[in-house]
Amino acid sequence: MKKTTIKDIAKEAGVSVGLASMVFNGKPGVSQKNIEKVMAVMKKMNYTPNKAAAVLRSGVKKTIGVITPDLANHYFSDISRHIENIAYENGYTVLFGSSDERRDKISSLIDTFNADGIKGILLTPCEDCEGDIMKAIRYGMKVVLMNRCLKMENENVGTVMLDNEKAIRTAIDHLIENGYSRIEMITNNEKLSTLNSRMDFYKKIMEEKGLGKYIRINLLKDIEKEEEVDEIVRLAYKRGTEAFLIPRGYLALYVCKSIKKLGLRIPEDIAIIGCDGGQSYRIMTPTVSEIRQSPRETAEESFTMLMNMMKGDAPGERLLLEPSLVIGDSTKKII
Amino acid sequence: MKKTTIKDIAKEAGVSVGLASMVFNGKPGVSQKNIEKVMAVMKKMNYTPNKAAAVLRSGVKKTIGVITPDLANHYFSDISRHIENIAYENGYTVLFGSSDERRDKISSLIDTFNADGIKGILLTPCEDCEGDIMKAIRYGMKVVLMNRCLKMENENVGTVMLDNEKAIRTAIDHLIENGYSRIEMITNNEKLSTLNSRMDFYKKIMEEKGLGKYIRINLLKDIEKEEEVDEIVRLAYKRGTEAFLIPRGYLALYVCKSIKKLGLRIPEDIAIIGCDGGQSYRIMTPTVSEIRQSPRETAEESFTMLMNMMKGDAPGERLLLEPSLVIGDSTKKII
DNA sequence: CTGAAAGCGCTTACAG
DNA sequence: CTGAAAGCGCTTACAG
Repeated sequence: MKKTTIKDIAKEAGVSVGLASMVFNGKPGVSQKNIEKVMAVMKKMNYTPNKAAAVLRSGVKKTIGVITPDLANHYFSDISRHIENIAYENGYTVLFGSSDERRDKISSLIDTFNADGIKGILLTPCEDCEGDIMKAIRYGMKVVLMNRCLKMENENVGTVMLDNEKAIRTAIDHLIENGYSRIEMITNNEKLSTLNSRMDFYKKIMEEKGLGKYIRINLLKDIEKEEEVDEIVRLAYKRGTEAFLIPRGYLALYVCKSIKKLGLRIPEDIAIIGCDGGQSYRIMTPTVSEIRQSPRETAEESFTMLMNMMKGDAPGERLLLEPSLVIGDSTKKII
Repeated sequence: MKKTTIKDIAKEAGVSVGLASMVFNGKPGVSQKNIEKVMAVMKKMNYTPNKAAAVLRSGVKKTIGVITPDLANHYFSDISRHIENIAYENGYTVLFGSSDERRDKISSLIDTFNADGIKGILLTPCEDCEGDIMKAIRYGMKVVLMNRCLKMENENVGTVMLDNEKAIRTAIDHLIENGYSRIEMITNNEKLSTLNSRMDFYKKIMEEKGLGKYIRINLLKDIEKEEEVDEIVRLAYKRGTEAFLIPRGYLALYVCKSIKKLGLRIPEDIAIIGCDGGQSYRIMTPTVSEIRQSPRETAEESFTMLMNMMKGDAPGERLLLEPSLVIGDSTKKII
């Protein structure tokens, strides 16, 4: 079966191909009579414009690229799903890619997207990938950074991330309110902007609250080593630590496991508050309290900002999202 | 910045554009010298071919569509991630879409994919979507069904799914071996091919083992209602049930919660074996045993089958995957 | 083994 | 408000 082209439609409708094209694309300045005529023929012949040709000619593609560290990670698949929803609603298709926190993957994904004619990207950057973002800019792309920021200023780059200061403050306030003051942090030493700023704010806010003497950040070297977590928990309990603030989602799960393994109770012996654990926190016993950056909000705000940058030519902004506190049993007040 | 084109590469390398094109596409009959020359220039100028132009001219698009019920579901995001990996390795890009188990979404996703010129789809079907698959076939697409089958025979449709009989047999054997024989099933009443066949095999195999008198399938009406699960567990325990076989991944998590809520122990009071829980089963206390359909294998086999159908013109096959048993603490032998 | 040229199906200035 | 024509960047016969 030969494919129907715009020529066939134009001939059948008795108009020029240019006119037909304008009708498909809803351009202004076409008489109502012609619109109807063309649309009727289009429907009758079951015609769908060849996108490849349109893209090639116009250079405009209603497709965006999304890069997260890992599509299989529940937090990022959550965001991805929301992006998918919004994009389809707006007539956009989405290309997803995972970076595994590696610059080379981000770089090659940007090349792939570029070859595909993509002009807008939503991306969770990894460490030191400023140069790769600049490459995207050179390709003429607009970029919105999700969840993490980068040390760069460019009007073609926007950022949508959590207000980390407010997030950490909310967590500490909540703990103090429920009677915990000897609050330590457990994290690993990936050099992510989010982690760094959360560590800084933890220190700052603990000082502010007059809890400076309890400040302690337990740095995990190898996240895979259960024994390392066990050891940190054991020593912390011994020195009288009352609560752990854990700025990495899955890490809180491991800490829970270690606490239970040591025969200790949550929160009676040690309380826990994590970040962005979602469903996984809710199925734990006890359920885990958390500070949350809404995946839906992240997706919506990022997409909207990207659209404004691509279509309205707005400069990229820096948007801080409000954290939300989800209270579980792991930080219950002990009477 | 003006985009680099094949012309620039050809000029820089001192060859014709046709020759350059042949090099990019690995066509035979180009001298080694020229291959190297062109590749070097290509790398130097950081060139990526414009896909829209290639697609337009050749009519061949290296993009496939993937439809799962929900990208945010950990099992499907796992599969999606593996598909992403394999596809990129093979020079394919992937468009993802979620169906929410709804026919209309599958149907409109197929239309979207069609307008994008996609000729191959990997899809986890929902109930009664045979007609939508047929539409895809009419568009000239090849389809591989993942995880679930459909009541249809068509050479353009392949299926990659778990060997459910073997899976259920493995689960029951494992339970019996560890001393559990009063085995009941808990599931919900979605009309999915997978669930139906798992229920049938549960009955069949229990009979085979001479355990027919213990057969009981507890059907959940509303998965959201915790009380319903609580009640099922309570009654089952009362009547002496020793183990639950749960053919839906997340459901096992709820059952665990109910068991704990009733003050019972796993597996001492009631053992549990689930399906495809992955990470979520591993962070539970106790860890949950499971029967698993490998997401990686599913992704690889589906992709390979689709490629064979699209390129080699092979007919769609029906491939049954081997289940694997992951032993956790929830089915430990009680001494 | 290599090069010059046609053309894929659109969109978009441009002229009327 | 409408039509004829150029050209987006490739791939692919075709001639040499």
